Amino acid sequence: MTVTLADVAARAGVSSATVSRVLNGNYPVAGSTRERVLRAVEELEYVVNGQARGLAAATSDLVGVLVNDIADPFFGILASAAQTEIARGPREGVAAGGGKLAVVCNTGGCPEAELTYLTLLQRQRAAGVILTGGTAERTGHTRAVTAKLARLTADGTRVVLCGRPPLTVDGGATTTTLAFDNRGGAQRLTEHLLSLGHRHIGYITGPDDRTTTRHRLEGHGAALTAHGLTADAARLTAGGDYDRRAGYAAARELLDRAPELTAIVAANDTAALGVCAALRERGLRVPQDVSVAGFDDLPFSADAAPALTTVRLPLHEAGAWAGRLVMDRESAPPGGVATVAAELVPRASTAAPGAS
Amino acid sequence: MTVTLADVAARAGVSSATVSRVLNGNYPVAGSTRERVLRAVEELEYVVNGQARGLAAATSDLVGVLVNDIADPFFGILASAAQTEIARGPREGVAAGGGKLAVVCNTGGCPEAELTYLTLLQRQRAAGVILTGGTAERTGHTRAVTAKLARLTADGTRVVLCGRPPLTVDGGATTTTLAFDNRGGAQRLTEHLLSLGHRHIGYITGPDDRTTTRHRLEGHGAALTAHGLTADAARLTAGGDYDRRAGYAAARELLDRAPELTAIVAANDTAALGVCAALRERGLRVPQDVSVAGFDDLPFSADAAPALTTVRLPLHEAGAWAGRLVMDRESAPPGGVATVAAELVPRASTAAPGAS
DNA sequence: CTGTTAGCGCCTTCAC
DNA sequence: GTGAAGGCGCTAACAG
Repeated sequence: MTVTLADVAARAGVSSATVSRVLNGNYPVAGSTRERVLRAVEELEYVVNGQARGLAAATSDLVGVLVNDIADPFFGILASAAQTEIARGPREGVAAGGGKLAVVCNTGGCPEAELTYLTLLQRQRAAGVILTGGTAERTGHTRAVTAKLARLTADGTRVVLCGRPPLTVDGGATTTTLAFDNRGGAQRLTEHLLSLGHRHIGYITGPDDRTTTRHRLEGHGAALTAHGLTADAARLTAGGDYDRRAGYAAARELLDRAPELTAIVAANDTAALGVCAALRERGLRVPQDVSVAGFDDLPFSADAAPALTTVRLPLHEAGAWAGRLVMDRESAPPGGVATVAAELVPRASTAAPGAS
Repeated sequence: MTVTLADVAARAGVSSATVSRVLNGNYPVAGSTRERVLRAVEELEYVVNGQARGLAAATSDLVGVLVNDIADPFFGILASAAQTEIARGPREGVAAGGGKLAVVCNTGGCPEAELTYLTLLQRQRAAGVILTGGTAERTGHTRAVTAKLARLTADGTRVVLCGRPPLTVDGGATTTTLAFDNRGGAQRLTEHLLSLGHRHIGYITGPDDRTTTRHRLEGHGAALTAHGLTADAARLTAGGDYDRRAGYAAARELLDRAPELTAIVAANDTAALGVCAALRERGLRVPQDVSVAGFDDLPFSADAAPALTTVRLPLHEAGAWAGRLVMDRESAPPGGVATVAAELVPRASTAAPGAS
């Protein structure tokens, strides 16, 4: 039924080893035989069996890319950029077939799913794995992931972290990591609001136990502390999530609890949109009555009405970088860890309080 | 280095065949031996080699999901839903390990990339493939894809189309397809505008040669024709793409070319946001001065200001359905083809022309 | 430059 | 119920 190397070899009148050499091109083969082999491949529509090749050569064409939410453009952009680099391969373009197959796995932010996918990838002896976005901060889970990644690394799988803090595998070795400056970005954002004159600033967090959530909240807190505004912080903070509905619900809660607030910072842009919706519903204008800010600078943020003040993370660049790192096309940053800068992007959704 | 079946067998004091049987559970094994084997697996942290298993059993843990743009929530939602079903497996949950690994491949809407990924998947002897979204309408490409899919099917790979028209493989056989009613949805949308009293309706298309683009445009045209409004159609149509920038640019072009228009329909929601931006920039209010409508009903559309009138496609449901179909957990619809309904969702961005 | 010979790690008949 | 043996399709020494 299926055409094998041997079939091609028979048709070309050579040994299967020769066919293999032609196909992999890492061994000298006479021009004429090469021609004949390629012709046979054409005629038979032969396609290598990746599993057999992988088994024999102890390699794999797969690279895993784990994301928390594939429907969220934050991860979409990251994954898209990484995949392009992975498909590009060592040199040539996708068409050349030199690249690998990026497997985008959607964990849904669920720690168990994260581990399960890692095991699935381990089974396939994946060439590499990129873990993107924040991860759950539970000792059990962290330990399990660390162990799994150590195992993968030991088995030759390249591991890259992108958008989460570095993980120290036992012995002090560190996984290659592109950390995002969530803390610094959040701090600058809140400072921006403080400098505009806001003193009652609400904050809507991301999901619990997530590194990203914690870091952004810490940055916010640091800015407040620097201005001696910690007292009220807890009352002005509402638990949320990274989606619009959560932003909407948390904003309503915050408005009920602290009607005096003049600004709301959301853990990301998507939630910020929900905040805007809640404000509109209450007849509050942005930014005249309440300023709103997000985080990430996703494409739609510039187009929101009013345009959203946010913190820009160079997601495309970071994803591409992670892709090159996992493909070993670029050497790891010194110490294995690089921090991706987060840049404040002031737009129309923030203004001085009471400004009309 | 790596632990193999033989290692487990040795440790458990049984043959490798027995270990295999325990692991696959499709063969009677004594309770006590089973226990011993499982313990050995635990202690050795054994993980099956998917490649070897696949080679020996002529199966695969991979299912491909091709998308045009992974950074676009349209595909993100589709892929996410499909992946969940695929990971779920025949019965159990992801954790049970019964499911397969969904490989989300980003073609970027590029026909060559589509073929390349299909070949890559073919190499891995993928268990199934889901092709989502519109595809390029060029005879060469259609033929190539048809041939490739026929080949995959012949090799036992399950193929499902989701969001694109059915493909007739030679002999009249048809690939399992979930087609979206783009034409009908677009028609109802434009009829909605017509019934509000609009007579000068601009249209911004998606990328050229894409089935989705053509169908939506045809639906729009059909509605106009029914009202005898075809004359001006060409002048009121601008070429675009499925992103915001394209919507923005095309809207500006349209406004210059036909200042009399009172409504603009964009090929999808994302482009519609760009349209809104262009209108705001020109000091035109939505919907008082110009009505705007999109397509897809992506999550952010309900939250836009004003909330976007659009056509809802049940993306999550469709993706999940495709996932179950590719996993053979549900039988194909009669004739192999089902049409997913598109429902008009009137919101605040459309109103009667001149309404204040 | 090319053919021959072993496996890679697992599943699967076939005997026991 | 369990073991032994052969082979899945390919690559990688090893000879020539």
